[in-house]
Amino acid sequence: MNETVRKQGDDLFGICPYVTTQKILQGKWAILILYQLADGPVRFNELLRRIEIAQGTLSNQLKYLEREGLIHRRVYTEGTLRVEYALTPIGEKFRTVLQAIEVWGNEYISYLKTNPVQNINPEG
Amino acid sequence: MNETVRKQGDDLFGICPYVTTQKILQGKWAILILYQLADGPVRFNELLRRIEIAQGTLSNQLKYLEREGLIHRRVYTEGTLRVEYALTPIGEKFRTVLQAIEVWGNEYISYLKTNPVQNINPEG
DNA sequence: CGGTATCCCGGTCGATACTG
DNA sequence: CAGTATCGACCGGGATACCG
Repeated sequence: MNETVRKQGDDLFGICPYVTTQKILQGKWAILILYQLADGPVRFNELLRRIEIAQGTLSNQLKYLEREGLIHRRVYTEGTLRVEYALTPIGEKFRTVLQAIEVWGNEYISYLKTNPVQNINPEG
Repeated sequence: MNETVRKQGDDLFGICPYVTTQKILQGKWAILILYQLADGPVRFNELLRRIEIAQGTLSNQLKYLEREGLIHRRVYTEGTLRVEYALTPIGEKFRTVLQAIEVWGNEYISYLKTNPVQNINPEG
């Protein structure tokens, strides 16, 4: 890869894999939503139940992820209205990252237990 | 009035690997900084050169990552002042995630070339 | 060289209310 | 059920200036 990152990262979107991925994961809920969809389609209110998140925020994140091509939205109109979100092919490929995150995250959680985060309170 | 304000999802930090990792990666520059350190220690101004980032922002991110235990800071006082940042053991383990991100990021970049992002105008 | 301190802006997120 | 609309708080991050 290029060693010199030139500008505010944004111009490297679509060029540098790290900057590009960072942009996708920037939202507070992106990882969690993608993880929830990793095992199959999930409906809007089901996501709302599983993740503690404001409705508007969820709606925004879903629209964003859909626009970026990672998830897609399918509406079923038979009977009661039903909307399901699922991973797209490129979204499914993201599972590799999710798995790496899960593994490292658990290692880090173990690490935290033996290495408590340093106190922030300013002791005199 | 020193009530601890817990934001949504914070209660899963240290429990859910996804929430935990998300918190670490939240900063705009975290992934890029960790990537820069993946091949060995780097000095402050060298980071500043490689990533175009405001000095204060870099300083903050480095302090944050240090506090979270992913990187450590070593000061050399012989001759001119020199400060090197490097991955800690738990930080080194993060390379797995970085590799997954690189692979997926490149796949996603390829995807973008054949599937231009629909720039839905922000309903302005 | 390797930082702090400060100010300010814009975006994100959350709460609430409303809609088809 | 599955959203939209609106508003406001918070804070990350950029610019700039200064410090040891």
